[in-house]
Amino acid sequence: MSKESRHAIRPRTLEAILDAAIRLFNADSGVTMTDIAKAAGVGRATLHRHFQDKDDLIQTLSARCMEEMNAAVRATDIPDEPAVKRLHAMLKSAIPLGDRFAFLSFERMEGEDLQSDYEEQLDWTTALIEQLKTEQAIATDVPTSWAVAQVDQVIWTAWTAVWNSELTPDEAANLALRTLLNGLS
Amino acid sequence: MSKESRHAIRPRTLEAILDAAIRLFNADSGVTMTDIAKAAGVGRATLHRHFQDKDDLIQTLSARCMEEMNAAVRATDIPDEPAVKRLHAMLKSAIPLGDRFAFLSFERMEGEDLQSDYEEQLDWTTALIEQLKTEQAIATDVPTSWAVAQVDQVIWTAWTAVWNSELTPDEAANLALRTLLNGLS
DNA sequence: CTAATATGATACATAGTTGTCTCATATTCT
DNA sequence: AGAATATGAGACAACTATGTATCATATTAG
Repeated sequence: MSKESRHAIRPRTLEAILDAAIRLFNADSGVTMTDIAKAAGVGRATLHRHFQDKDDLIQTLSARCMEEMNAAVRATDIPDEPAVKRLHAMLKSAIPLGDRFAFLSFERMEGEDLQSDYEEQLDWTTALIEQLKTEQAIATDVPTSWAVAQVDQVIWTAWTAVWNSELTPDEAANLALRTLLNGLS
Repeated sequence: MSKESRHAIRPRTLEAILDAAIRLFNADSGVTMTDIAKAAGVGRATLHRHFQDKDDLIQTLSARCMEEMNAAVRATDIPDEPAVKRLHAMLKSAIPLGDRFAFLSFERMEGEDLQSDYEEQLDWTTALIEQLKTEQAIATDVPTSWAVAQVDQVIWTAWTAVWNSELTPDEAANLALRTLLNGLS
């Protein structure tokens, strides 16, 4: 959003645009600016007023999603709790944000900030896995990278199940926790 | 491939096109016919000679990938073996076909044949899960749809790990099997 | 070798998307 | 109420991807 010097954006306009964009991109990657404008109930010119590029919009959206995920995870980060409890808390708050998660895996990450935010997220999960190992909640001979990948994937699977109305968010989080702890032991 | 009545296609030309298309689509969904032609080392006109549409190309490609996956899975389908062994055999042959698997999840499935091929695949996995339950290899209170989703996801995770040179195909298959059996128990 | 034909290169028309600009209207702020 | 300004609608140009047609060349088959 590099054009905000020329025009302020109204909060509900911004939200409508970003919400619509997330929704559309999650359904189909070949989304046009016109599609987004229509879905947001906003004039097409308004998009170009506030976003220099389509890339600019995507990057803004990526940053937003990444921040929401990071914030949700950080909120569960209570150092004194055992790792299993922290994992469960993380799953419970991350799974409902599956659309944000999905967006981040669909679009390529450009920009230094975004990249470092992603690495922070990765480091956080890696640290959690290692703590789970020291607490003997999971096996030490499982490669950490495998465990981290499993955590990411299970969030995605859980969100999909919730999305398909096969599970409630809590059921999904419980199943995800159980699948991870057993699966990596 | 509805235009083959007018022009025969040379086998190596077809293979070059399909290989390039799979490779490019797996890296980025916004692939143009020009990109595919260049990557295949083939004239752009040749693509339009043999594929009525871009959709036609994608559909042909989807069908090809689906067939390869089905064939690989069917080859492991030895009814007399225990379900655990069949699962392991399936993982070992499916994981190296991760690019085919990826293509199928990226592109929307159109066409009746493709849809029924997909359902056949889904039914196969569902049956395997239920057999694993009767053999008490996994817990019966785990929703079958969750287990099926886990199988699909773990193939993807395993392939990614192999792709990143973090694991060998055999290591990945073993880890995948272990993760599934423990995770769903 | 020779005929048939699949391919490559190029030019071309078409359609869709992007991005800019302008002006009237609606919204917000004082 | 009145001023400032964000928005919507539309016209516009530039660019890109798609798809067609043609002809010379390379490949294959008989």
